[in-house]
Amino acid sequence: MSSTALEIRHLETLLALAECGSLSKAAARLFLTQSALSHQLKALESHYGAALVEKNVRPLRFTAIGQRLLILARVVLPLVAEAGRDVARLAQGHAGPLRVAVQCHNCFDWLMPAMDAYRSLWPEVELDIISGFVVDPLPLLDRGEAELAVIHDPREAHPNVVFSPLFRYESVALMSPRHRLAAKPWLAAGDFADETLITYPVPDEMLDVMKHCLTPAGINPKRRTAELTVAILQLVASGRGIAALPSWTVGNYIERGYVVSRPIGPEGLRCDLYAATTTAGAEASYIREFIALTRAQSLTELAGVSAL
Amino acid sequence: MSSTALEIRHLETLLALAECGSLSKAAARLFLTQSALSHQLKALESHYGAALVEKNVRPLRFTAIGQRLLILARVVLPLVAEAGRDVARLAQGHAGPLRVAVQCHNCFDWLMPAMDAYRSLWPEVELDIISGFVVDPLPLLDRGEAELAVIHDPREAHPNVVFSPLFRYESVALMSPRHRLAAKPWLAAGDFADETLITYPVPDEMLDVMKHCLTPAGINPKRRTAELTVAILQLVASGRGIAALPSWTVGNYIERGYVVSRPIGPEGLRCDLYAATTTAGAEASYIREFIALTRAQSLTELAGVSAL
DNA sequence: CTTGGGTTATGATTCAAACTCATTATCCTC
DNA sequence: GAGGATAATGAGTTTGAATCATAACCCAAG
Repeated sequence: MSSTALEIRHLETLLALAECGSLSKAAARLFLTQSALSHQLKALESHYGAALVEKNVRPLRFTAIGQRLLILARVVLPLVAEAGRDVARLAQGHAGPLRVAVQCHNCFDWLMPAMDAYRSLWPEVELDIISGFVVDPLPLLDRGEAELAVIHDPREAHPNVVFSPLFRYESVALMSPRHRLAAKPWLAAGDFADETLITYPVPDEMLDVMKHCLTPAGINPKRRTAELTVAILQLVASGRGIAALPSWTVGNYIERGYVVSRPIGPEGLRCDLYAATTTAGAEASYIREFIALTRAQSLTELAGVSAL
Repeated sequence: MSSTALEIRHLETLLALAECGSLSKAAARLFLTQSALSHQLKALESHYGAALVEKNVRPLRFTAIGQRLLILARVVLPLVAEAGRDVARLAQGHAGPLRVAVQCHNCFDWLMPAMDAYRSLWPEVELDIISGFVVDPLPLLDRGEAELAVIHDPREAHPNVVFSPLFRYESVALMSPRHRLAAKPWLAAGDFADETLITYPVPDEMLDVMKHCLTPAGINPKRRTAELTVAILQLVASGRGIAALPSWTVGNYIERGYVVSRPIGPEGLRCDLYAATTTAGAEASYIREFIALTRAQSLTELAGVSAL
C-alpha cells in the first residue's frame, strides 16, 4: 500500500490528464515522457489501492476516486499558483515593464486573451505589445526595447537570450469549398503555382507557407494582401484565391462551410513558436509566469495545437 | 534559483515549523532528522531566492514570504487531508468499528478531545472506548475485541500487532507547596519511602512511578487511592500525601499554586505511549488516521509532551 | 572569557524515488 | 489481420531527499 504520499506534482498530472484526455498528451504538456506519467499514475493508484482513471476509453475517464482527487487539484493548484505569485512579488520588489514583441499577425489571436488573463493576475506589471512587425525581433531584446519576443526559430546560442517553447501549430491551406484544389486530400508546393495567395502584407520570411514550403520549392505565386484575418477569409470564401493560416484561426469558418482546409504537404506544415527573453528576464518570475500562462492557455484554448 | 518546486511535503514542514518553533522539534514531529529539515528549508529558500524564517530568534519567526507560504499551508493541507479521507472512504467501502482499549486513567484526558475531533471527520466510524482497565490489552486485539490499544511498552515482535509511536510525556511528583519534599529540586526513589502515595486504584504495573522507579528500588510506600484525577489533586493539595501524574494533567493546579511538581529522578521520569493495532487494522486508513490525529492533537495541546 | 546546553548548518554518503529509453502489449479502426 | 495510436513494462540512470557525523553558532551562567 502506502509508500509515497500525494504531492502537488501528482495533482498537476491529474489536471493535465483531465484536460488532455490521454497520457501521452498530458506528458507532453508537462514536459515529461509518457512513461513517466504511466509510472507516476501507477504509483498513485497502488498508493490508494484503487484505479484513478479508466484508460481503455478515449478520452480517458476518471473513476470516482480520481474525480475526487481531480476536484482537489482544481481547488489546490490555483491556490498554490497564487501563493507563488505573491511570493514572487514579495521577493523581488515590484515588477517592471513587460513589452512583448510579436513576429506574426496571427499571434494576436491567442496573445490577447492570454494577456487579459495575465493582467488580472499581475496588475502591477506594465504589459505592452510592440506592434511594429519586424522580421527579427531579437535585437529589440538586446537593445532593451522589449522584454519578450515571440519567434519561430530558436536561433542557436544567441548571447544572453533564452528560448522557451510555447507550442506547435499547423498551418493549413484554405480555399473555397468549390475551389478545384479542394478535391485534393493535401496540397503540394506545386499546387500553389497558378493560384493567387492571399497573405498579410509582410515579408515572405514571416509567412509560414512561403518560408517553409514555397520559397524552398522555388515557387512564388501571385499575391494579394489583407491586414485582417477576417478579410483574408472573406477573400478566400469568395474564391479570390487561397491562403495559408494556422489551423486554430479558422475553426468557425470551416464549421460553417465558408471555407475548407487542407494540409500543406503530406504530413502537414507544422510550425513552432518560442518565447525569447534576455537571460535576466528569464529569472524574473513575472516574466516566467507570462510564458507559462500563455503556453497553458494556448494549449487548452486553441484547436489543433500541441506541446513542444 | 529554481530547481525543485514547492511540494506538499514543504507545506507540512512549514506548518510543523510554525507550531513547534524550532527545526529540531518540527523534525521530530515529522519523523525526520533536524538535518533533513535544514536541507529542505535551504532548498526552498534558494528556490525563492529569499529567506522564509529567521532562525536566530527563539521561537523562530517567519518572514513575510514565509508567512505567505504558511497561509497557503494552512489552507491547502486540510483540503488535502479531507480529500484523502474521502478517497479512503470511497476506496474501502464503509468503515468498521474502532474500539479503543486504554491502559491508563490519564489517557482519558487527552483521548476525549481527540475522539471528538475524529468523530466529526469520520462520522460513520463506530468509535468506542473499552473502559475495563486491564494490565495487558494486547490480547483484546488478538481476540478481536478491540481494534486499537494504547500501551506503554511496544513489546517486541508480538505476532500480528503493529505499534505506532504516539508521544513521550513526563511523570512528575506532586505535593503541597508546604510539603517538606517541595524543598528538593527533584525526588529520588527513597524520598517516597515514608510518604503516602495517592494513586488510581489499579495494579502497580500500571502506575508509572511504581513500575519504573519505586518497585525497581524495592520501595513500596503507604497507599491511598482515588478514581478521579481531581480527587487525587485535592488530596495532594490538602497535604494528605504525594502523587505522581503526567505533567500535562496538572497545569492549572500548579499555576494557581495549589500544588507543586518536581521531577522524579535527576533526569525526570519519561514514559512513552504507543498505539497498538492488528496488522489488518494498521492498513485501514480510518484507523491510521485516528492514530495520526490523536498524536498530532496531543503534541500540540498537551504541555510538556514531545514526539517519539 | 570560557564553558556548556541547545540549537542550526554543512558535507559526505546512502538510498530510493522519479525520470528516460527502448521495447512490448493493448486496443481500435479499417 | 494489419497498422496506428496509446499505454505498460523493465532496465538503467539521474536526481534529490534523506541520514550520519560533525562543525558552527548563540546565549546564558559561572
